[in-house]
Amino acid sequence: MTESLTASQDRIWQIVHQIPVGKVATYGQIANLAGMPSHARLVGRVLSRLPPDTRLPWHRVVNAQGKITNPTRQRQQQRLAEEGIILIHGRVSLRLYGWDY
DNA sequence: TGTTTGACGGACA
DNA sequence: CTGTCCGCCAAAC
Repeated sequence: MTESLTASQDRIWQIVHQIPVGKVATYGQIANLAGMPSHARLVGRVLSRLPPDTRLPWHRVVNAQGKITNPTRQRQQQRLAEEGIILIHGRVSLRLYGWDY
């Protein structure tokens, strides 16, 4: 049974919305929590299509290496800094800031 | 209709 | 540590 893209998109939004302030989650983690293992790319694609004025905390999502792969990484880094999350050597420490669901 | 492209990730050298 | 390869799949060409 196939599932509509909007349905999975809704769940992805729902999960991202739950990431606590001051914490970060990985694309793969979001995919898993949304019930779609191995679909990290889908998460990235969905986030890339968010409207500019979205209220969703998309900046709290980084890749499995803790690196920012977002085209607007400057803005994402700024937003993370505002929450106390600093990048060391270009990456976020998942050990310190990783979201334990 | 076939191929390439990504806001990815894990395995491996 | 870096780089390569492969699985994944909707969207753009």
